[in-house]
Amino acid sequence: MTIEEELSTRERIIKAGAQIIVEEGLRKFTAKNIGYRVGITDAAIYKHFPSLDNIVIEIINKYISRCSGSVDRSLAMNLPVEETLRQVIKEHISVLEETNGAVPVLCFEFSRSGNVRFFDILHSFVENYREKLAQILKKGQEEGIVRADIDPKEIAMLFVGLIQAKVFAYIMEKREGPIIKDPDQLISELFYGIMKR
Amino acid sequence: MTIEEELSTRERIIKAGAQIIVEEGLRKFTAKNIGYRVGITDAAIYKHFPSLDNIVIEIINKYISRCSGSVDRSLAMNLPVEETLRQVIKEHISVLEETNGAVPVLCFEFSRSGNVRFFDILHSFVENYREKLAQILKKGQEEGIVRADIDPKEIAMLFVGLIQAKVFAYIMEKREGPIIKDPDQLISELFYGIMKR
DNA sequence: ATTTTAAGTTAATAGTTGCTAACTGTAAAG
DNA sequence: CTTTACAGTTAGCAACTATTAACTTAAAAT
Repeated sequence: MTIEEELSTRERIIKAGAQIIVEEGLRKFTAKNIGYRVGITDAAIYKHFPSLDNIVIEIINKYISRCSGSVDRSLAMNLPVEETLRQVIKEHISVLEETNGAVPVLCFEFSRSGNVRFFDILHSFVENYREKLAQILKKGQEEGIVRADIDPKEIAMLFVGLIQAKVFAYIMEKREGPIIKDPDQLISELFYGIMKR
Repeated sequence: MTIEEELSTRERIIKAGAQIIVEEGLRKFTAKNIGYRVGITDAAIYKHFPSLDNIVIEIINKYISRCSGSVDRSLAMNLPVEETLRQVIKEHISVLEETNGAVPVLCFEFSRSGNVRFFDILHSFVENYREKLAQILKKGQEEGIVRADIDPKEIAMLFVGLIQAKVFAYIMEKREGPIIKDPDQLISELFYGIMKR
């Protein structure tokens, strides 16, 4: 028995839907395509979800909560600023790898889909995530280990964007395996531009 | 007479198509929606293009050549390395503003569209652009003004990604006006992490 | 002055979309 | 042993998709 068979059909629909959006884009996100990946007909999907929009909501919530959880987990460890920052990025990267880069792609797709409901969920997630990162950076500035001449909120957004850029490169290079080959290298590059020295 | 009326229908179709992809995503890229923006019926589009795919090809080529042109123009100026780098980034940003961030969005959309033809054009563009940037960085390393411990190709891709990150932030924040508020600020941030000191 | 061409229209094609209704089999509940 | 709920099926709906054909009209070419 494979892992795939252990998941409920409902969960397999969510997973397949997310995979389609990430790998093929929103245009291919159709009941038929989801059904094909799950191994059921399109009509059977409606036994588990009232509409395709509801699947999207579940996808967004699932992947976003994983991402939010990662930053909260890092903050809860109560480490010194530099270590917290390092931990947050490491956690973020591991969620990114587990989900095959789903979150940035979802953000990008639904920020332009015209669906206000989807946009609002994603927008408040990004804002929240960004704010938490900015707080850590601010604390670092107060402690004098982070450059004073940078805007924490701006750098936080830059970080979010940078991760997205890595996903973009991953897709563009048609790579297999990890999205970020050397997380420690990335962190050191990032720190080089942020930290005082 | 407005500028819009001076453009040929063919050009207005290309422009409208690009706008739809950038603002609303590939899913809304339909003959009817393009026609609506241009002010003609969907059928009339086929008097100018044999298929929607051909419009996509024209869109990609148009926006990409503008982007490629910008780096070539900067290189032709034969400035010292640091100035060339600065000029390339400035040119890139101004193309980005003129086109409302079309190129990164197009790259992202069509890298996952499943259409090999579109992917190949974009892939070779990104590779080419990246290679040219890497060459400048390499020259900078040889002259001893750019950090020796960075990989030029990696940093070149990071730059492409950074621009994409800015477009992402622009969309996510539903901002109006310029995508990059202060290009000089961005350049100095970028140089802080790249240049020797 | 007539013909031809360009660029638009409406109407129709076949295929796809989200979604519903009616049906079927199977497994748990009573 | 029967009933019921679940999770699937097929068939069908209206609305949409890309594209084509037949027609109109106005301007350009002859």
